[in-house]
Amino acid sequence: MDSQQNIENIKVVLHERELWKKFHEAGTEMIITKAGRRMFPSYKVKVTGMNPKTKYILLTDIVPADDHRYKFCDNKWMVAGKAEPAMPGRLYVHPDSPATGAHWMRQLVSFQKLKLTNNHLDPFGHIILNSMHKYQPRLHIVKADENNAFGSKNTAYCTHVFHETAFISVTSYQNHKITQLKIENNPFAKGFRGSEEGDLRVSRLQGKDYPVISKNIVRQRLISSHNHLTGKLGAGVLTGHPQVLSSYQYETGVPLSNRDPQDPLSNHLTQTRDPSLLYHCFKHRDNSRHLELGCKRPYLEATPVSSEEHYFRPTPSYESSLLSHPYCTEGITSREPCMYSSVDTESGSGTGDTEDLANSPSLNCNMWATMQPYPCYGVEGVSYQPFTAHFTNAGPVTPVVPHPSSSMVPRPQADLSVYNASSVQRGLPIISPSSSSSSCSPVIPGPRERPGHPSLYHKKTGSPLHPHRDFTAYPAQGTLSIRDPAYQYQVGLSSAGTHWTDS
DNA sequence: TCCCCTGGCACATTTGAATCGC
DNA sequence: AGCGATTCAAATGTGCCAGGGG
Repeated sequence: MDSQQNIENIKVVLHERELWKKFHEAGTEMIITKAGRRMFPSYKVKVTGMNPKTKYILLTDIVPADDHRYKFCDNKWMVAGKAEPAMPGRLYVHPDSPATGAHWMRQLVSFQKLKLTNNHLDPFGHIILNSMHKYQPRLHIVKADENNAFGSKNTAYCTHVFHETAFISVTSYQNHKITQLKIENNPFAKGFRGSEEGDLRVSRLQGKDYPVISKNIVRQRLISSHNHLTGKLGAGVLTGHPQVLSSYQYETGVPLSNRDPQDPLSNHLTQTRDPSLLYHCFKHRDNSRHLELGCKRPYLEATPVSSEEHYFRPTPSYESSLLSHPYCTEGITSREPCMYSSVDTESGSGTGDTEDLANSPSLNCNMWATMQPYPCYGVEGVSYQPFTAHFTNAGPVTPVVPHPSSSMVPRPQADLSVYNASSVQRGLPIISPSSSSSSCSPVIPGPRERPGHPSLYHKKTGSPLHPHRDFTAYPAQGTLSIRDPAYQYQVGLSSAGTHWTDS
């Protein structure tokens, strides 16, 4: 009841929306690298309307915006063919999760640590994307259940999609405008500004197709040439940063939209210039299983923050009360972002926008199932990749799970309740309970809770923290393996018909 | 030949340990 | 001894570029 109301009342505003719009209008591009690259602008939101005392889990995922592959021709993005098979979808759980509504509302919620990669075998838990494809980030707000997990029968959640955050993944920037916007706005790229900062812009303003070569560029070229002439230096050690991320893996494979199959990104961007926010809410009613997202681990940068003035440092004692619950950071004082993967046949979402949301008190949060603007995208058969988990200092996670039949049925909607450890273990997709309910009706067809298996993921309550517990990839008896520095789960995520079977 | 992708580079920012002073 | 401020080196995050591969 209150959870429902809370979810309904939650409002999310995209931070630095104007900046996002600038990129959006130029056709946002995000670099993806093997080691993982952050997004810029970073995904930050301001959340309001939460119940201050209720605990929520905030997570994001990035789903295909359509099923096309793009190429940059004639200074614009054009469809270049059909999209490649979707990468294993992964969820990025905000490191502060679960936290009270008061905590989330107190400060900006930042997902700036999220990284994108094109490494299909990425072991760090970064979100895997295909280059030259269009994607749409989404924010999910999930009400944590009594065990600080989600997926139980009363778990409610909603999804927010800001169209201006859509982007095309690239391995190197294609559009000079984007490059310049990045350089001008990203502090880390200051080195490319310099006094000749305006070179490119000036050249563009002067109507030149190609930018004036800046001194920086000349310098780099000289240096580079020199290096090549003097012989390749010894191969530098690639210092990978085993960013400790726990991950659940799921198959996304569902384009957010197919509405503009022939439109280059620019067109889409233009048409979505107005504030548009897809807003979906869903409440699990009869899904009596808990989703234990045991991805917690110390995260020194407890604050999902930047230097924004509205940011507050989290209290050291934050969440101490959760230490004895599943999906909580028992005894953890710092956190690490968590990546979850699962089979996601979803894409269900309604349309709306931030403002609309804010001004639409009547917006029904339980609309996910009925609002499916994004056509389903066949992901059936997409196999899981073995995913080495990285989950440092994660609390003991003992997934007590049912053994659902693992047939995956593409569905145009996400169902956060389908995390299932047993499937993880088997590397099989999970079928979630059919969360097709679009209202608050008390009865929603769904899987029955299996006796003795209240949660998909269940972190032993009150168990001491075992930072370096070692889990194997496919535990024999329903326990997930965690390996230092982090562990990841491969879980199925689907809202398709669930077929839970007792084993 | 073209289109992407990769790895290495320089530069800037961020982080965290060490140091210092009160 | 404890605390806060400062310093500094290492780690990390950027875009650029040449070269390589399909």
